[in-house]
Amino acid sequence: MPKAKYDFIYKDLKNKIEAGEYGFQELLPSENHLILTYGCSRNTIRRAVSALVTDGYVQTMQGKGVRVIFEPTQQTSFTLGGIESFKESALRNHQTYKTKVIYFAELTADEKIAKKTGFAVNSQLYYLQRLHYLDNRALILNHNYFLKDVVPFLTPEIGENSIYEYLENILHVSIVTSKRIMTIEKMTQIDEKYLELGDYNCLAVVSSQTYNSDGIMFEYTQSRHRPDYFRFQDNATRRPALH
Amino acid sequence: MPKAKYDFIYKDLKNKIEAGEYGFQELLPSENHLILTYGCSRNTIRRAVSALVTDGYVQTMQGKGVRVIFEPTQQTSFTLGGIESFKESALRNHQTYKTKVIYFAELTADEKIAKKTGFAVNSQLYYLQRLHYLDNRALILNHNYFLKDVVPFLTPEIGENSIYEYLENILHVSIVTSKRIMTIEKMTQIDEKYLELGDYNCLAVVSSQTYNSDGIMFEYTQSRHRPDYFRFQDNATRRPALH
DNA sequence: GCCGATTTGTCCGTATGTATC
DNA sequence: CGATACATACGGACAAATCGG
Repeated sequence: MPKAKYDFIYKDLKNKIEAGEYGFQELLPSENHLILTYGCSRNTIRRAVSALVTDGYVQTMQGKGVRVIFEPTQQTSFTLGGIESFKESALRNHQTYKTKVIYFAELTADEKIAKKTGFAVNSQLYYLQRLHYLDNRALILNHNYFLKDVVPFLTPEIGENSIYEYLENILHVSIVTSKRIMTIEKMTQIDEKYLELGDYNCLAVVSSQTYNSDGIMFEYTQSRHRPDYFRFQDNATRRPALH
Repeated sequence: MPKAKYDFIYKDLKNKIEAGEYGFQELLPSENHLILTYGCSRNTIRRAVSALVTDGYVQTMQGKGVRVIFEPTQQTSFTLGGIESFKESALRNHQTYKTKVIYFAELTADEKIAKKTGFAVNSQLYYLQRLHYLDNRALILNHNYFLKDVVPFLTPEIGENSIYEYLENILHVSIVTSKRIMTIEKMTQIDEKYLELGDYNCLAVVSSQTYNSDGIMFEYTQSRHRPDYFRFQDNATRRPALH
């Protein structure tokens, strides 16, 4: 399915690692070997391996080889970094999901909103509050701001489904970059009203700015997560991760 | 200082973006132009630009150019993702820091510890509890586990300074990959004793496994952060980020 | 709408350096 | 020391997307 060769090889190696064909702490076949296996150039192999490195699947060692550092048992599902919609991650984990729009409005960004979201003052925006349910539990309360120029004709009905599907399939807006900041905040009255927080008095807040393929920021979202279901995974590589 | 050409170009472009020489929403010079500027091959330019993409500084657009999406005003300091020691980030932000070792022990991993940390059962470990102060406020309580095989002769004195400096400069252990998971947990009695949590009843917990250049996991750390000072930044790129 | 110029994306082959064994 | 393995760099070819005439 992937048309790019390096992407095919990347996915193929990834599958084999996940299946245990290349086990934890083992070495991958050498580059020269992989070149013969896949019938491609060295650059293409290196690109595929490089992607595995940034995913935290393997680690390259000059002069030695490429070591698998992926443990199938350690892996948990849910947010793995990368950009993924709520619907996508729910489906991937075989959970039932539902989204409810609890507020829908059109507004013009004033100073305060501009500063908070990063949109220019006087930008025309849609503002939604959406509640995300997983297996019938209200887990996430989203405050979404969308730039009308890029996302026209937004409705509560679209909000109930997946806005990302609307963007990609109908508007053909492709999402490229997302800058996120995670913090912890005290709960507000709105949080308390809609999320079952138990005896927690704070929650995880993920603020994100999303850019389309023209490099235009068209979305600002603040995601407020029920703390006991919040989990964020991340792989960091020191300095030159081959880039 | 950087000996690799692509790294020099990467840093040079990055500096110019941060200085505003290439402003927000502007396009970088085309690849062909940069080739002439830096006197190198196209691959080398593309590698440098690729690194800027993963850093969230620019976004490439096929047929159009490379757009700068870095806003100097929006940038805040502190954790930017990547691996950085407490001392490094404190220094970078011109803050005073101090580390206090409140517990130091050697132990052998039992079933429970093995499961929690990811070390093998019967691994010989050092276990430290360390308290990190920034500007005289206790912000982070760390539970560190180090594999003795890789980190021998660890002492409380070294723990008071930077363990990472000891690793890199004395033992010549280079840190390559770190897998992190962020969650929110209720505070414990130990947290309450050492961190000033105000009226928060929970805190940010970052659990990380760190690998050395041989692909051996030698550190498991659980970092417990005072919530009002916790902040984690991240850039996500959808699918092929050039990899 | 077509065409050519520009710009980024993919892929190949080769040469040389550095680290490991 | 030689063989092996990854790292860096160069050059060239063609594809795909964009833009202007």
